[in-house]
Amino acid sequence: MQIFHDEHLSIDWSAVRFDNVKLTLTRKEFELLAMLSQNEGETIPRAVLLETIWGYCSGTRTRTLDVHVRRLRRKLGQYGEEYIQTIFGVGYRFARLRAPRPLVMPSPATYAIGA
Amino acid sequence: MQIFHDEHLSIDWSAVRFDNVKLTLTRKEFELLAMLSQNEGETIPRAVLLETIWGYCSGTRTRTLDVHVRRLRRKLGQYGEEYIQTIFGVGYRFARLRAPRPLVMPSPATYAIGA
DNA sequence: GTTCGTTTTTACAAGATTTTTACAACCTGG
DNA sequence: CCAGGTTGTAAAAATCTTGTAAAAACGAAC
Repeated sequence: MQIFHDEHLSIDWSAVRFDNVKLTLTRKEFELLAMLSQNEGETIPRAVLLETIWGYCSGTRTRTLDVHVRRLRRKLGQYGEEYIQTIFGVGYRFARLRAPRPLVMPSPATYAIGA
Repeated sequence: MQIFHDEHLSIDWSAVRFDNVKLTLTRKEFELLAMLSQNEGETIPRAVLLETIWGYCSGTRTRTLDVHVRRLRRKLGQYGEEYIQTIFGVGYRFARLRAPRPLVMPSPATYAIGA
């Protein structure tokens, strides 16, 4: 059963792969990634993540979520910050990689490079 | 009847061979290897292994499974840990050896190694 | 720019889990 | 019964996961 898939990242209940390389996530890391990616594009408030995954009631003072986001981002490598975005003061959001648009040269070449 | 086969390992009900050398496994070792390899790629929880192979009911405190995994890994030699993987906090998983992908040199060789 | 609150980053420690070693009990065939 | 291999357990060592603390970096508002 698949949770999320795109060109680079594949998230299943059985495994997570980035460019076909399997990532070994811990239980909490996986829960976090699953919850975020299941709500692709939506910002999930910190309090919701902390309550759903950790069972912390709102108001608990902790940096646990942030550290887990960091560990997850690091395992996602180069695109960690693009997949898991910080919404300042609110929470985090999972976003599909922005497909790099091909470079199209205008013609005639009336633009300048470097100067 | 064959249970599992790949480039190095061959598991049949009658014999287990690694690189064409026959391994002598004990009954429990064989049951363990068979059950794991029959579910290649799937993580089998400790409780399931302990119940299926040993008949232990869930909750039994024992290290028996771990020790048998160790003995099995040792007999599988160099690749023991690659064939039988530990899924921390869950159980064990049998995995086919990761085929080393051939090194393809880009052309022309415009990249740098070491500097 | 300053200030205050938030997030990131690093390092550490506690607790849980797994690995490793050694040993004793148990079969089982002869 | 004996010898040899098999199986389970105990305990120490190693490893992994997780949460927290504290400093640094960052963001928004003034």
